[in-house]
Amino acid sequence: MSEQNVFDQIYAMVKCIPKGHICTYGQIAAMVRPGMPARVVGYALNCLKENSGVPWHRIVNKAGAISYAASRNEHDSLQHILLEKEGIEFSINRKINLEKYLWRIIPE
DNA sequence: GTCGTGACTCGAT
DNA sequence: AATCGAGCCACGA
Repeated sequence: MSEQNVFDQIYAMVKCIPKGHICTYGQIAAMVRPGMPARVVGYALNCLKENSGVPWHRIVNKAGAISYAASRNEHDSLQHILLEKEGIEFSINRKINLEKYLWRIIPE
């Protein structure tokens, strides 16, 4: 277990996100490894399979909006639906209240 | 061993 | 206010 691939670490982090909460790319990237750009997280999720058991839909950008994945072929609405099923509400502009749903891994 | 790409983020215009 | 460009690291071929 020592040095798993960064991808595996990211997947583990996403799996740790409790239901009803969300996380941002930069947040996870910083937790997996400081200094790591959020792009790596997005790239990891891009290679992720929907049956991998990773709640990728709980990952949103820092703006609190859903990243539009051209590779996913307009499946952006899918993430929106999944998040709503989790109990997360969207603003009128399709944005989420990060302060309300953003999952903080570091408890105070 | 080298090159290119990527579901991001930030700053400036 | 919204939009554009550039840059960070990691993986694949």
